[in-house]
Amino acid sequence: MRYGPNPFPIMSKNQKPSAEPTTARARRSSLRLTYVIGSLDRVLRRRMSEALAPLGLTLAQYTALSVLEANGQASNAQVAERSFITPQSANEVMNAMASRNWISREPDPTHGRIVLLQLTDEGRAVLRECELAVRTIEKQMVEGITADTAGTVQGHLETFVRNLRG
Amino acid sequence: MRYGPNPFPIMSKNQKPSAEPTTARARRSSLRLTYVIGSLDRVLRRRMSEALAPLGLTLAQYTALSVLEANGQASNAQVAERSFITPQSANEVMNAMASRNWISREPDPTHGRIVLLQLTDEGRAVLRECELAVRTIEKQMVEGITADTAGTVQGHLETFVRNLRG
DNA sequence: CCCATGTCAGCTATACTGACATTC
DNA sequence: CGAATGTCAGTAGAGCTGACATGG
Repeated sequence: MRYGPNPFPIMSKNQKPSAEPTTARARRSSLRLTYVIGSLDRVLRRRMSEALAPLGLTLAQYTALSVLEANGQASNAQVAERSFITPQSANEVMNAMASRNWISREPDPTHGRIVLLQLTDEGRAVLRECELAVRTIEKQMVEGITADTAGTVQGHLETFVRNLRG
Repeated sequence: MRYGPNPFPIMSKNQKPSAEPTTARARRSSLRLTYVIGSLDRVLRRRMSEALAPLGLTLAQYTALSVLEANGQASNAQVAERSFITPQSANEVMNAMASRNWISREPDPTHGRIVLLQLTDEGRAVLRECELAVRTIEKQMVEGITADTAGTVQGHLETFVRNLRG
C-alpha cells in the first residue's frame, strides 16, 4: 500500500457500507481527543518528512532550526526542552546540523560550560526553504476554516501543552 | 534531567529574562501550528505511555484496542489504516495482543484471506482500565476550557486530518 | 558539595521496506 | 492477471538510559 498523498480510502470494498449507522457514528465520535491528536500528528509527520526529505533534512532538524530561530540563540539543553526531546537526542541533531554549517556553536561568555547555538545565514536560508514547503502543507490542513479560527485552535492546543506540563 | 510531571522550566537562570520582549513574543507566536501539534503529541505520548506501562501495554496497543472497539470488528488492514501505520506494524501489535487473549482472530466467512479481529471480554476489560488512566490525563489537558469548546477543537482537528489525507 | 550542562556510548522501541503466499 | 490481504524477514533511524567530565 502506498502512503503518499492519497493513500487512505476509509472504507474497503467488502465492508458493510452502513451497518448500524447510528451506533457506528456514536462510537466514532466517542473516540478520544487523544486519538485524534495522535492521528493528526502521524499524518502530519509523514507529510512533513516527505516534504523535507528533498531539502536534505529530517523533521527533527527542521524543528530544531525553528526553535533556534524563535529564540535567536539557545543552549543545547534549551533546544532539547522546547523540542520535547532529551539533551542527548538534541545533541545528535545539532551535530548533524553543525557539520553542515547550518548552525554555529560558540561558548557562552558568561558560562564556560554552555555552548550557545545560533543559526548561520546558510541555516536561515535552508529554514526559509523548509517553511515554504511546510506552509503548503499547513495551508492544505486548515483549508475551509478561517485564519482566525485556526489561531484560536492553536491557542487551545498551546493551553493543552501547558496543562500537561504541569 | 527528569521528564515527569514538572520537568520543564522554560527559562534557565542565566538567560536574559526579557531581552527584546516584543520581538520575542512575536517570534514565539509565529511558531507554526505544525510545531504546536508536534509538541502536544510529544508530551501526550510521554504521559500516556507512562500511564499505560503499569497496565502492561504500549500506546500502540491501546490505540489498536480503541480502534477495534470503535469498529466492533475489523481486518488487520483496516486497523492499520485507522491507526495510521503500515499493515506490517499493525500485525506485530496484533500478535502481541492475540497472545495475551485481548483479541480474537477468526476467518471472515465471506473472504478466505481476511482475518477478522475482535476484542475479547478480557481485552474489553483491559481497555476499560486504560480509559480510566487516559481520561485522567485528558481531563488535565483540557482543564480550563469547557467540554463544548474541547469538542469544537476536536472537530477542527478531525477536519485537519481529513484535509491532509486528501 | 550540588546541580546543570555537554556529550560519548550502547540499547531499545517502533515502524519501515522488501518479499512472498494466498485469495478473489 | 491484477488487486487486496496477511505475514515473515531484515533494516533503519530516532530517541532513550547510562556514564562521565566539567563548570559555577
